Amino acid sequence: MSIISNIERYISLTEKEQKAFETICEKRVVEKHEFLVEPGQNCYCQIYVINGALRSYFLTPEGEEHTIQFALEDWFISDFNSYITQSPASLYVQACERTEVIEIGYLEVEQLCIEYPVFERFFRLVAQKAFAFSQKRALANLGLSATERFLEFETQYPNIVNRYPQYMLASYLGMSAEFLSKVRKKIKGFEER
Amino acid sequence: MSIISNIERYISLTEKEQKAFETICEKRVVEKHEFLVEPGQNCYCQIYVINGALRSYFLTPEGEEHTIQFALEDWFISDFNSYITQSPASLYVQACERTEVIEIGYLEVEQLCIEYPVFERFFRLVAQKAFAFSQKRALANLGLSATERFLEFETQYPNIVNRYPQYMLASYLGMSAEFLSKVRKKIKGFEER
DNA sequence: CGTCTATTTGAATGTACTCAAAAGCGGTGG
DNA sequence: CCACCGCTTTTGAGTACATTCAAATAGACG
Repeated sequence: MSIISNIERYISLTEKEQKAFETICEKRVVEKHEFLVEPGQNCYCQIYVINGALRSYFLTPEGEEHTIQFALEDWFISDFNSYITQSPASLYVQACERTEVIEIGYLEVEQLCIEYPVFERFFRLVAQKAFAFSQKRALANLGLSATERFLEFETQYPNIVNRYPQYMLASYLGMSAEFLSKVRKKIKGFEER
Repeated sequence: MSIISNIERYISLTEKEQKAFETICEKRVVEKHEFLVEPGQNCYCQIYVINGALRSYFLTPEGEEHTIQFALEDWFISDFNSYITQSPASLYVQACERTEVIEIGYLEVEQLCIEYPVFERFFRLVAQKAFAFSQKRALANLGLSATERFLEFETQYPNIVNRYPQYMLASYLGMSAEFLSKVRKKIKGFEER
């Protein structure tokens, strides 16, 4: 699915508006393990995944990774706090496979919104949806055990579970990689009866 | 601070736009313990706090409360997922003190955004900020111990800690009320040396 | 095939929870 | 104004869940 038809799930665009949007899109390919954003760095853009797999995470002072978000085909990802406040990033955005992306710069978006207010609407709807989603995640993680969190996540995002290494899933779900291994073993035991 | 001057921290409004916004504001007073939103109910609006204290929470099947958000003066609160998808709420929004609020209906907002696109921009910026905030919260809760979560929260929102009962703070921070009591006792012990 | 990274497994430890009981506090009515 | 009742907080003991560390195994990639 193209980024334009993705946008048109929220709003409809004239020919001219489509063209205007396309001019601010920067297509790019990143190899596995490569970074699109690094802490402190000046990459103020949102990233749209055409195909491949990205994730965002941060490092604690002790060196532990904490995954914030996964992004497969047709998802947006970035250090959003850094993006909207236009300040240095605190997250990494990293390719977990070879990935084709579109980068959309902050200044370009703001300019586009001024020229074509229809995009103001689009980015409002996207931000609202993202917020609702983020609240839902926070909610899902409160009051569930590690096993329940994993089961919930697996049924909602089976393709993510299959595509990312387990230690990343563990760091997203808020448990150690070792423990997730034990959780999955226990689940498998139940299924086999 | 009035709701209009609050809005004008993001965008500037003409006299006419201010009037238009004011016509969709519904002022209301709720008493302590009263609900503004209840699960399943048809109250599709965002709530702005003039003065007082609200919170949103949900109940697990086992009857445990989980606090999602606190709202003091000049904050917005609602079951946001329900608001944007226009579906029945799953959260309670409850007054923790006698509180003056302004209710802003979904349909009225959408209509206003069509007539005055400047509000499209306002609600985009608010949604983006809310999303960034929500991500920051998720991030803060990953990888911190219960004690660290409380200390972090206390330094960032001392007025919330003073104004809401402890069991609500505990249910926001993801720990039992008893354990928060023990955490605070231990912290006090350290401070007194 | 060898190296490096990721996963599995086990034992010991620790953090946070549950349950139960007591103490504190605030509001209400006599 | 005081006494009582209900709700919140505190405290302690026992328990469960999840972590850490270490070692062994499995898998991926050049």
